Amino acid sequence: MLEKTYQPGEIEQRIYASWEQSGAFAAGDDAEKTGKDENYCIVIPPPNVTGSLHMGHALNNSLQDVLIRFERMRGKNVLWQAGVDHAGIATQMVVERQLAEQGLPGRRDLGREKFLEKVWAWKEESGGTIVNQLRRLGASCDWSRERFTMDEGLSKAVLKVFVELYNEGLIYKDKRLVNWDPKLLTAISDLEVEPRETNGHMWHFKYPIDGEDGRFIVVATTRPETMLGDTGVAVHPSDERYTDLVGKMVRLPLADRLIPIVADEYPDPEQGSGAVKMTPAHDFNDFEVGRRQNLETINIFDETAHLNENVPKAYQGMERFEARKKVVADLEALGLVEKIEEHELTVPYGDRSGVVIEPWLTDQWYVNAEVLAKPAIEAVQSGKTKFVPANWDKTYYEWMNNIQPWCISRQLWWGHQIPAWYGPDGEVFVALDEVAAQKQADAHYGEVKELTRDEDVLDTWFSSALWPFSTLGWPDETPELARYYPTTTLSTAFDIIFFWVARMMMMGLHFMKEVPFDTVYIHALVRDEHGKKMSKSKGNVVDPLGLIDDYGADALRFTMAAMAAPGRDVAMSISRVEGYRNFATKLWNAARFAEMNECVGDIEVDVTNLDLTLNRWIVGETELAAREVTQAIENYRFNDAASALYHFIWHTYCDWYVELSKPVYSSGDEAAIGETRAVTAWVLDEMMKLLHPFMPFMTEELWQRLGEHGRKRDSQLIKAEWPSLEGLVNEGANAEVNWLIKLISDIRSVRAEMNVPASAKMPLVLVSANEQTKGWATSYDSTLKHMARLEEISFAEDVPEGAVQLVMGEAIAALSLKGVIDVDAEMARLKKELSKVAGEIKKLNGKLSNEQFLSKAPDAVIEEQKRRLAEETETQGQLEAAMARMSAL
RNA sequence: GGGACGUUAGCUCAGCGGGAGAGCACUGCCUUGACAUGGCAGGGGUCACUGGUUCAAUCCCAGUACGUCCCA
Repeated sequence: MLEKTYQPGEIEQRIYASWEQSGAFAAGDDAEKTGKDENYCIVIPPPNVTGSLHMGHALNNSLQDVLIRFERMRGKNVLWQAGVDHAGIATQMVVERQLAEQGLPGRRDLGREKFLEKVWAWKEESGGTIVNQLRRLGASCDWSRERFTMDEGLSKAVLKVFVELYNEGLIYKDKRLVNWDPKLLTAISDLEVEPRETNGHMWHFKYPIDGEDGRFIVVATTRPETMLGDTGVAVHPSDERYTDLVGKMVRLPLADRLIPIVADEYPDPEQGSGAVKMTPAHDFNDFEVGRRQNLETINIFDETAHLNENVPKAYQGMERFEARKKVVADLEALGLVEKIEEHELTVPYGDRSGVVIEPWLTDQWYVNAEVLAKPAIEAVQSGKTKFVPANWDKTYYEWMNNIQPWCISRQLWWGHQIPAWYGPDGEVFVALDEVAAQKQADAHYGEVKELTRDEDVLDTWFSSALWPFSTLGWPDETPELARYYPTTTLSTAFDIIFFWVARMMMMGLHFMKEVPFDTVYIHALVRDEHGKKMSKSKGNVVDPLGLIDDYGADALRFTMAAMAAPGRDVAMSISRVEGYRNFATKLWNAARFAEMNECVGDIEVDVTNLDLTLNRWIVGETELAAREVTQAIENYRFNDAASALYHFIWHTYCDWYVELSKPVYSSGDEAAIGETRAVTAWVLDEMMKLLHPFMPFMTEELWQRLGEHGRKRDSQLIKAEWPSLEGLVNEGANAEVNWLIKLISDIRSVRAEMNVPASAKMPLVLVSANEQTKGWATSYDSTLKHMARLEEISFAEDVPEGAVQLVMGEAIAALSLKGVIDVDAEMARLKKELSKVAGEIKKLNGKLSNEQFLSKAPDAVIEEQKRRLAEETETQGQLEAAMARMSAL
């Protein structure tokens, strides 16, 4: 016997273990069984090894698991490729912080080798956290194939890609400005920079013109400290205010250097004074101008953003913001500050370190992304890869068309060390390993010279860009690679389109000559219940694991699916999770009802050939629900699938089918009881299959528990065949049951409105009913009595006095409420209904008497309007008659 | 500055050319042998605004207002 409520905590772990034990997640398992040869593959967006499960993971992995379980049940050859990302900076920071907390020597004291040992040790110990959290969510990844971006195979792929791109000239070394993180002491990519709106100042400085005493040119800046590195002042060539100054020199205050005034298109004459100071070593725009105008580049910062030896002694060694204060103060003292304005500006911060990023001139490795982007753009244009929702392709094009060189080197230790070796003269040798590099060097130098390896490692996204093929075995030609590449679907958030999707497209097309996936499904961002972004500082972060503890993984998953409407963010509210937990309980209890009524066990039933209308109706409804759910999942309409399931299970099956079937069990009609038991069990089984991708734990548990009583299950539910139902919809049965439902609902409404106590039973008289209606009323006699709380049902040609009259098509359902009835209230009720009907009739008549409508609207629409008009007119007549009788009282 | 998206019930959101929907919240009644994590009934909306297209507009188009996000 099932317990009264579903207890997820006890069950989830056991069920998950049983799936792992049976090998249900293993790639290709089902295809061997079914003989089908259609592949379906998703590579998981590898979570950071340092990570723990947050709402974004919960959403994305719930949806992926829905797809995977669905396709697995459909018998496809399914692989959900699992794995974890090494997350260069994040992981190195975690371990460094730990060393500091434990009072151990820092990274640099420890040395590279020892430090990396520590990181690996940490990874072995804590790196599996998120993977186990994914298990709690119910994710059915093939864990036997779990990969790590730093494991041997993937590292081999990384080296090969680097060497090949280098040899093709698509990877090169360059001295450029990078986004330098002065806390983490590494370059970071544009994407890792987080621009923040900040209230700052605009300082206007007067720079003296050399040789023209008392004449100044005014420049404005938001970063006064950089003036120590100024190597020019630029004005627009068309700016007549400065025409005579172009070519002259400015004596740079404080630094006491002469710098030229140049004409360049960059300055905007409308902005400020129209003259701009140029610091090519510390500003991206100035760098470009500097290149064009042959300005000097003077680097004034060291790697920690302290002023270096290129500035006057007084400033050397100062921290950048201290230096700013001193520069302003010193210029003020010289009377060279014209004005200071409040100014809102965007300041770049490192998304990992949280400190202000410094544009800094360094040698770094770059990928020529522009070349790789071309085929990647074409692949989306030609539809080889589709975005869902489709409008995300605009975001993709936008970025791809303006793509910048991708800086791939990072001044870290944790990651794939760049396979580049340098000779004593700085000559570079790029090779798969040191031996090969040495060979190249020997050939180059004609003698053996000692090489030193590049210290830097690659951006983490460099290795994750290879994920769709490196995890399948590339560069080896494995059966998995042949079978599953290109993968089918990639599911991710929009903010990762640039970081990851675009780069996978580029690398996939370059090395595999095919797109990495057919479809990119972009899911929404999970926000709090008021649509605000979740953040630790706001304190509105919801922990998915807490929700799993409180409501069960199934409730959380169903919530995620129900809220995953395409193109919208997800407002996460706990009351929704609670609601779907209640939904799970509802189904659990429906199963409990089935169990109590022996609707389980050794029953075979041919659902295409049933006697009871009720049963013919529900199997038809099941078919419709199955179709709706199937189509919705196929189209990534997870919310539609969820609401179809919710509505069918709760409002169709529980509210009506189960309730309408109760009188059957007490009817004594063994044949009817037998059929109803069988159909109840059958529908329950179909519902569990349809719901399984969304609520895998509870449905699996029910599947097994209900299977204990009779006919053994052929398999676990996870491996059951997805319903494909046809030919079960029966219009006649639908008409009959819909009539029954309407009659019961109408009677209940009237009872509630008239304040008839639930315990009071009353007689029902069906007036001027036709033979069909009479037949229905007779066959559902006990059902009607039970569900509408009726005493007796009879037929008559006249409406009894003092009765409430309900219009049921051609007939009037009259409820005798002698003494109870409030004539005025009843008249008001009828009047209200009549005016509603009259309004409808007016609208329909208006349409149907419109020549334009009749000539231009499609026939089906016209027919529909005519049918509705006839229906409403009949109701109108009935209501008018009812009112006439009432007013005669 | 460039781009994307949104505005529908108190809240969170579906729907998107021909009858305004869901969940939660709210109101009333009900412990009826599956379920009070429940049942039954109910109230609640000029579908942001202004024009246009159409026989027909919440839905398509244009503009306005407000809001959110991305890129510079």
